[in-house]
Amino acid sequence: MTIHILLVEDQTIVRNGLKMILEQDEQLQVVAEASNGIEALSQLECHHVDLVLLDIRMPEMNGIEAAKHMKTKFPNLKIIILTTFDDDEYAYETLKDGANGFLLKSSEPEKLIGSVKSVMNGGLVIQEDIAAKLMPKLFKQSIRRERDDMDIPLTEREIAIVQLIGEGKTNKEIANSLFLSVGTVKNHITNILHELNLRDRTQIAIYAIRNELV
Amino acid sequence: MTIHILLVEDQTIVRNGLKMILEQDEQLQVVAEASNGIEALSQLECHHVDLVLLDIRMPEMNGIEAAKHMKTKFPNLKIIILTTFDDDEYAYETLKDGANGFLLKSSEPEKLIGSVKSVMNGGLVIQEDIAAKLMPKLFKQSIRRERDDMDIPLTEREIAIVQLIGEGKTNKEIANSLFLSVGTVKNHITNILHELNLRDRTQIAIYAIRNELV
DNA sequence: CATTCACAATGACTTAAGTCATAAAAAGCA
DNA sequence: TGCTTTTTATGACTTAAGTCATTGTGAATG
Repeated sequence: MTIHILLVEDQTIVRNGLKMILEQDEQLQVVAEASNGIEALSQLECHHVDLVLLDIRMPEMNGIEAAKHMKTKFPNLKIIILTTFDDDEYAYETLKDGANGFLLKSSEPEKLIGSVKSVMNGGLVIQEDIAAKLMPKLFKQSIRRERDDMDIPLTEREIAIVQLIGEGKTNKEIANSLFLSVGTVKNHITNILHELNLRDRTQIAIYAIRNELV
Repeated sequence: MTIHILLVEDQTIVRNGLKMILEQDEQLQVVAEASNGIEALSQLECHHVDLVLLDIRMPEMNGIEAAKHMKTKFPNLKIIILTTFDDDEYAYETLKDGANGFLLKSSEPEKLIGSVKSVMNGGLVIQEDIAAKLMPKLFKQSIRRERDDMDIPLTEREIAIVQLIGEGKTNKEIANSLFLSVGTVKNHITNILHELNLRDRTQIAIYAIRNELV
C-alpha cells in the first residue's frame, strides 16, 4: 500500500532532498509539495494525502498554525514535524494539536523513512534528543490550564448537592444540612450523574473541585 | 548490520510468534529468549544484545523491575515494552527507567519491525493510544517534582491507589490497572483511610486533588 | 389553561465500598 | 540472623450508594 505524502518546506533544495530520500522507498510517494502553510492547506484539498512532513519554520503560515488547521479539517491525517535543533521552543505546541512525530532535519535517511512508516502504523515518534528537550516544556505547558467559564447544566439544588459532595459529605449529612430526606438526595445525585455523564459521587467530587465549585 | 534481540515473554506461543515476525526481516535476529526478568538478565550476561523486547506482565520478576536492572547494567541497551491495553499504570514508570518504546501486543507485524528499527536509530516510539494515556501522567509526574517530598504518610502503593481514586476509578479498575485483586485494593483503601483520617473514597479523591497528587 | 420543570418523597432493589481477621511472601534493616 | 514493613490475598460481613417507578407539589412559560 502506497503512502501518499505532502511535503511542506520552504527551502527548495532541502525539500528536494527530502523527496529523494523518501522516494527511495517505493512505498512512499510524495504526491504534493508546498512552501508554506497556506499552500499546504490548499494542496490537501486537491490531493489525497496520508501524511504530512511539515517544517516548523516557514513564511506566511508557520508549521504550528498549519498543523492545527490540518488536523481540524482532516483528523485522520498524520503529521510529522521537521525541526532543526533550536526550534524546540515551538515544537511542543504542536503536540496538543495532534502531531504524530518530531524529527530532526539532520536525521539519517533511514530514520526518516522508518519514522514515516511507524507513524502510518499509528505510532508516535519522537527523536531522542528532541524528546529530552520537549518533555519539560510539555510539563510547563500543562500547568497553565486556562479555564473558560463553562456553564454547568445543573439546577440550583443540584449544584448545592454537588458542592457538598465536593466537601466529602455523605448523603445523610447532605440531607441534614439541606433539610431533605436521604432518598431525595439520592434522587438528585442520580440526576446529576446522568446530566454530567459521571459514574459515582467520587467523580462528582472531582468535577466539583475541577470546576471550582468548592 | 544485524540487530541482536532478546525476547522476554512468558507465554511461549506468543514468544514464538514474535520471533517469527521479527525474523521475517533479515536484519533482525533473536539471539536469546527468556520467560521472566531473572532469566532475561542472565541471558544478557552471555549474549551480545542490542535491543530487548520486554513483556510487562511476567512471573518472578516483572517488566518494570527487569527494565530497571537492565538499564543499570547496560545503559546502551534499547528496550521496547510490550503491553496490553490496560497496563498503562505501570507503563509510565518505565519511561523514567529509560524504556525506548511502548507497543501493544496486538500490533501489526510491520509496526513491530518498524518500531525496532526506529528505536535502534535512536527514536522513542510510543503507540498512539498508549501515548494519549501516558502524556497526562507524565505531566503530573513532573509538576509534582517541584515540591517533591511533601509529608504524605503513605507507601508507594498507597499513593498509586490514592491517585487512581483521584481520577475517579472504581476498585475494579484500580485492581486491573495495578494487577491486583479487588480485595487487595480494598485493604489498601482501608489502610489509607486510617492513615489519612478520612472516611471514604470521595474524601480520598478530594485529598488527592488538593495535595496535587493528580 | 395546559404543560413543562424544579423539587421533594417513598419503597424496593442491586451493587460497590469498606471492615476485619487472618495469612504469607518479599524487601529492608538492625 | 531475626524483626518490621510492605505488599498481596481470601472470605464473610455490613452498610452506604445508586437505580427505578411512581407520586405529588408549586412556579413558570407558552
